[in-house]
Amino acid sequence: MVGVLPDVPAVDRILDYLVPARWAAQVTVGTVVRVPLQGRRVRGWVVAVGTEPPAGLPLREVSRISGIGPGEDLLSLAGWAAHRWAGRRLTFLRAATPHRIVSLLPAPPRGRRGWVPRPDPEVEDADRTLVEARRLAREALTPPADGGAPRVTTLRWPPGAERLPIALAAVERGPALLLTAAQADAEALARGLHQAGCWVARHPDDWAAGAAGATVVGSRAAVWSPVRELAAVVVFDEHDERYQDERAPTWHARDVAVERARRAGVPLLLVSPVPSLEALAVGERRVPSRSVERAGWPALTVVDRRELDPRQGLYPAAVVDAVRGEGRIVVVHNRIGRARLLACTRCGELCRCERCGAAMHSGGPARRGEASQGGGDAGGDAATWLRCATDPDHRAPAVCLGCGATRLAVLRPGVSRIREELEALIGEPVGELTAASPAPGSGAGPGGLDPAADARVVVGTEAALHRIRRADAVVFLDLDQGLLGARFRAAERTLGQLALAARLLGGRRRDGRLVVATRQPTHAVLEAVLHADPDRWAEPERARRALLHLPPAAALAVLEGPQAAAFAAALREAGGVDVAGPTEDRWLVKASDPDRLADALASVSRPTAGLRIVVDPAGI
DNA sequence: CGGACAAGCTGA
DNA sequence: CAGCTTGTCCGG
Repeated sequence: MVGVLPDVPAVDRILDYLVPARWAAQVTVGTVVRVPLQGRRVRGWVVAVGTEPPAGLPLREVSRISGIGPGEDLLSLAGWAAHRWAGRRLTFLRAATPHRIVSLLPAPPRGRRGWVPRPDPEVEDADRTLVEARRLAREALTPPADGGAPRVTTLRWPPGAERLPIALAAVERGPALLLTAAQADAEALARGLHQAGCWVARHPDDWAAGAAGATVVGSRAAVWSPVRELAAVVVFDEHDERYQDERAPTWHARDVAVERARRAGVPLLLVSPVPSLEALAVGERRVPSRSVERAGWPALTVVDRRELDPRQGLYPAAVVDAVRGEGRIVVVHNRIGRARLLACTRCGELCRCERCGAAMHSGGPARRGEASQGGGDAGGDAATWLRCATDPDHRAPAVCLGCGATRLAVLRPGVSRIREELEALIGEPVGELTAASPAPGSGAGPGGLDPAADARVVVGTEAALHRIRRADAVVFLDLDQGLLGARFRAAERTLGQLALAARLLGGRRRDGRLVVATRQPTHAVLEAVLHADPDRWAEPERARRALLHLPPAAALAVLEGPQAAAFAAALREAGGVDVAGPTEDRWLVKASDPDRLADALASVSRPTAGLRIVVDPAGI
């Protein structure tokens, strides 16, 4: 008999089934099976093998063995993550399961292994940066001499510096798990490792290779990839927000990596040009030499907007100079906060409230008794409902009133106007790139050609920084809101954007120009970039977070939905955490650390629907 | 989730 | 009171 967790969110418990004798050898913990459930056949995972059937209960047989699934280690890690982020095991088991059925594991390709042998130490490297990368990474990944637990290291590594030597140092130890924030970075890393003779699996396509002993490279979800005989874990750009899932459970791949490495007893390296306070709290801090770090950041020009003629508006002389300069130019116009205007992509009609005529914008979760429809948390309300700007109770489905189309786009009048103004200023076409622009390779054009992104000068939101790989100048027209935003991570996020811009520009030697206009020219974030010294931000920020009891000095969760009030009350009753609210129908739960928070959230019985728990919320 | 079943509403 | 909708329960 085996215990099976069916892939049905509402079930979320282990059911017992018999395994026909002819299949018994194929079934282990983690095996993907199909089982009969209420007259249908559903997918499920074997989570226990060889348990004794309870007497008197007529058991049914497993219908089919589908294939190889996550091993016992990942199954157990999924249980840990479900507790940590107050979610379902199912979410994580799905992430740890191959997209296509895997029945057989491949053999290593001829001449390749998941790891590469340590190169000849006699080979002298001309580039000091490469030597330092290798030395720092090797030291961090070497087990401690006293035989204690393997280290967790937070390695600060500048944005313009090569990262392949760090990956190679990890792969020297054996099959490694290498995470990047963007899929494009994973591709580049995989190519580099392949050229170095390493057996590389790209997640999720090469799931089976990882299970067979290849080094696995991928973004967020790859932290759930199997890696046979895992020897080291590296998280590149660990500060990047893309490591966290926006939808509940809001798990963070960096935190999963920390736990996975701990359980596997392997070293973990958290790499970032601007390490998060979370990484600094969990890992031993290592930094490169001043000269290497300085060489890895571009020169920064800060334009003090307070001293400008107001008629110059967004285009002071230094900005105009940068935009008129040679080469590829990216102009970033940050809009902070939720977009105000929506328009139909088909007929262009603005979305207005039928009752009061005000603008409608995408609204949060349903209010007023909408919760009974279907129940559960499967359908994203935010995407399908609009809310009136003046009266939050005026709601409407996300459908165009003009033509009935359901594809709505966020209007970005700011970026379009700036594009026109820049064209007038420099006398050549300027491209426009926002999150709403068609993605490269999404069928918009042959060979991923993107007319907007291919213009020499491009204006856009933060999305532009993610789309473009190389630039000669990056100009932030107004960093004020980014530095002084209401959310407690606003400045941290802006520092991440500057690091990303710095990567497009390359190191100091490439002579790229990073220009920011602001009314806060001495802000710690700008000091950090100016001096290529992220501690100038991290130190005061750590003190501020400790003082205000914000992460990583505390752990937060937000409760939402019709059942949130009852849950918050029960949580207050149980004690051990602070429960504040409601503010706008949301409660804020605060605990001293993530474990206490998770324990408290799990100690209260949870309604099956109508409650959303967001652990480590990004938008507070 | 989706089927089973009970309780409630409606119309002849 | 059949025939239908809506709500609640539960899964091996």
